[in-house]
Formats: sequence, structure tokens, C-alpha cells
Amino acid sequence: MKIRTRFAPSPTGFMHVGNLRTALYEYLTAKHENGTFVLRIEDTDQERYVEGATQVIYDTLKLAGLSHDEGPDIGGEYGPYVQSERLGLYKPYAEQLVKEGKAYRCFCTKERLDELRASAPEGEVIGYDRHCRDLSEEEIEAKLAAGTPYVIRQKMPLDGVTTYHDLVYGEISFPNEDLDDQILLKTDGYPTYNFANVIDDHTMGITHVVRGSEYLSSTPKYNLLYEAFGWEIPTYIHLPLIMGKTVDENGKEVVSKLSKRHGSTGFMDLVNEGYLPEAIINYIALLGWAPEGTQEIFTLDELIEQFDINRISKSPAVFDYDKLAWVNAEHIKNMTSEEFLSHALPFYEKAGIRPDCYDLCEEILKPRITRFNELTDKLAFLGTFTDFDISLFEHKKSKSTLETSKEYLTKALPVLESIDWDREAISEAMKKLAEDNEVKNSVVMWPVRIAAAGVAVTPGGCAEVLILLGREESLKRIKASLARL
RNA sequence: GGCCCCAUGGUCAAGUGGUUAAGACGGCGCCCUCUCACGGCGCAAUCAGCGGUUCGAAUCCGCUUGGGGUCACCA
Repeated sequence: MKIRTRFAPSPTGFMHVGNLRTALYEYLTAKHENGTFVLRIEDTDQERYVEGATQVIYDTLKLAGLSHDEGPDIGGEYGPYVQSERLGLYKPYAEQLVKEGKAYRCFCTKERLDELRASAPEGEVIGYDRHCRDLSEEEIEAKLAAGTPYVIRQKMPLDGVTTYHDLVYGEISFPNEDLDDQILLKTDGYPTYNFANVIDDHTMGITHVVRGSEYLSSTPKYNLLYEAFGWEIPTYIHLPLIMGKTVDENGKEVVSKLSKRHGSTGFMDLVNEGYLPEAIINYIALLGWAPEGTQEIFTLDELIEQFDINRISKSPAVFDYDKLAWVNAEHIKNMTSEEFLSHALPFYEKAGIRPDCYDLCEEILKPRITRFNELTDKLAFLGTFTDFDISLFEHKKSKSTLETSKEYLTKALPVLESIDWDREAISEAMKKLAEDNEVKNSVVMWPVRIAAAGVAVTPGGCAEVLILLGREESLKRIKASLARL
């Protein structure tokens, strides 16, 4: 049978990498087996609906390269793919269970439920007391006739255990007495998430339910629903959680399930900070899964090829920005010239780089950046040449002092003025100057580079700096610097 | 608190009864070098604890401890 997985986000306007990682594994699970990846929007919560949030989901999936085969925007045989457009579907199923005695109408008010919860002993949590589970026919009729609002709750077995199998976690059992009579249909007639989820997964033919391990403890309820309807239970793949670090009020570091409060872990946030979508995907694929070999840098196609459910781990993983940055840098290093240029161009233009220097820039910048927005800083010396501290000319490691700097700058200036403004030519000329004077290359190169750049740290060496600046600007700066020595 | 899950260096992790316990990020050091990177080499750092089972446990079992998740008319 063809595998069908689904990604079923709620439109909250924000997708953090934990959600995206779930989507990724759903995608990989399907695609590795040539299966179908479905997008379903779960918008049954009227109060939390955020305008435009659905678009964020489309944009994110598109940027991430996780293209769905069926969904609200592209259709499919199992539509509609938005829960709010499926509302008529759920109620009959709930009524069916009521008719069969597997569910019941509950007329309890929210207030009563709140009081019930408040009555729980300190530190304990108590569930619904099943007050309406055994109302008489007369009582029910009377309430209905009076127009009393109600919800539909599922009757949970009072004893025994529910056991299920998960592809990652194996055999898991829960005592039924711990299961609450969960609400299927809310007062407003909308289904709850859990109910809609089961109905939709079944009617959409989802074969593999891939989701975070926070659902491990609600899965028995799902299964009891599948059983109540006599439906086949899907294959479960629960994923270890992605954790974020925060600091508590005592200054102690704590880890918890990744969420909004963990700062910029939103996919779009990371993209805006300069992380490449493919690098983010690559990195989060490694959070909870490891390939057979030692390869760490993957394209999405390679992930599809190598993904293996059996290699998903059980323990939670902490999101690490350092490693993400490294993965990002690796992806940059693997870029073709065209790809690199397309990302770098805006920064080149802002820095006033001449087109004939694009290749040189790629060569010197590619190994030096982790994210493209670092280009601004790397190229800043081209624009700013202000009063720098002349103590920069004193550099132990290159054996430069104020005196030698002045001496060799004086010697280098006429040489530079006389040669072709060519990277090789400049480099050779400076080396020859050092050789003729029997000093280390650095004694010449260091002051020339500093004199032109005005800063100690530059991408590339003195020849590269001079080329980027151009002949005129370079000579102007060197003269100005020399005048200060 | 009940229930459920998890447990290899600071982090991500390989490992499925016999290994000097991979690799990567980060850290540190050295080399390369006109700076910073890149690259190369190297170092420090892990099987939570205690009991079993076994000729032999990171690997199997139990307990303890620690961490996480979950207990809504949210999804």
C-alpha cells in the first residue's frame, strides 16, 4: 500500500523549527517510499485564528522545499483540506457514537467544570467526574427540550489497559482508568482537535501518523476512537522533541519543548537572520535522526534517499545555534558561483564592488562567512577609511613596528605606482620588495594592507584588499596613512 | 501530584553482549599564513548511580536518581 502522511498545522502565524522538523519527517517518511505527502489545515479553534497565517504555512513549506502532493491550495481527491470547510463531516460521526452508546451528551457548564478542577487537592489534577455519563433518557430529553447547550463526550472504558505499538518507541501501555471522557464535539458544534484529527486521518487515508512525542499519552484515546468506529489504526511514528534552553528566575538553565518563548527559533526568523532554508532543513533533519555513515551535509534529495524510520532516536535533542551556523557555512561553501553570487549581489552592490571583482570576492569571502548578512561587515572597510589608530602598524607577529612600517610604506609606494594593478603583479612586487631588503614578506605586506584598509582584519591579503579598493583609492589611502607616520 | 517516555563528553550522536567507546559542533593547542578565515594535525571531555543475568556488559533485567512530556469546550 502506498504510504500517505500528512502535515496538519494550525494557522497560528508562526512556525518554529520543531513543527517544521515534524513536517520534514512526515515528508521524508512518505517520499522515501514514493508516497504521498498531504497538507491539512487544522483551524477548528475560532478564537485563536490568525489572519494570513495559512499563507505563512504555504510560504514556509515552499521555502523549505517540502512540497505537498495534496492540500488546500492544490486540491486532491480527499478534499477539502481545511477543517473549517469540513465541519459538516464531524457531527454525524459523533452522533453515530452517541446512538451506539459509545459517547454521550454532557450538559455540564464550564463553571461546574472549573469548580471541579479547583476542588482538586493541592498539587493534583483531576479529570471529568463523568457526571453526565449516566443521565436517564428523561433527563436528557428535558435538557434538550430546554435548549441546554451540550458537548459530546466519548465513553472511556473504566478498567483494563490500552496498548499500542509505535515504530520509534515500541510497545506502550496505558491504564484505561486514567483516560478522561474526552470531548469530541464542542458546544459550538465544532469538533475538538483530537476528534477531527482521527476523522480526517481516516477519511483522508493517512497510513502513517508522524507527530511529536507529546502525543504519546493521548494516543490511547485516538485508538479507542478508531476502535469505536471499527477503523484500522494507522502506523504511529512519534518523534523525540526538540528542546530549547531558557534561564529560569533563579538564573538556572532549563530545557523544555521548543516554543515561541525560545527566541528566534521560528523558521522565518532564522531565514531572516541569514540561515539558508536548505541548511535549516539539513540541520533539523539531524535532530532526532542519524544516517548510517558519518555524512552530515545533505541536500533534501539526499535526505529522502537516506532517511530511515528505524534510525530515529527516542531522546529529545537540544537545538544548537552553533551547529546550525556550521551547517549553514558548509552549504555556502558547496554553492556554485552562480548561487553564491545570487545571494551576495545585494551586499556587493551596497558595498560598491565592481563586477570585475565578483570572482575575487567569492574566492576570499566564501570561506569566511557563516551567513550572507555577514558580508556587510566583511566589506565595511571599503567604505570607511577614517582616523584609525596608527598603533595598528605595530604588530609583533608580522615583525612590524612604526619605523619599519614607515620605511616599507615609503618603499612600496613608488613600486605600486609603477606596476599594473593586478593581483598577481601586486603580490609579486611586494614579495620582491621584501626579498630585496631581506625581510619577511609580512614586514612589507602588513603595513601596506593596514595603510589601505585602515583596519587590522580584512578578508584576503594585501593584494586582494588593494584590488578591491582599486588603484586610485588604494594609493590615496596609502599616502594619507604614510603622512601620519 | 497521577500516568507515560527518555538517559553515551557542554551539544548533536554512532554503537544492539567481547571496540583502544566512531564522527561532528563548540573549546583548547600546533601547523599553514601579511590579518581574519579556510584547510591540516593534535588535546581535553561521555556510557547517571546501584544491584543483578553472563566467562564477559554502554548494550539484557530491576531499583534509584535525573530530565522531559501530558493531564483544556488549545491544537
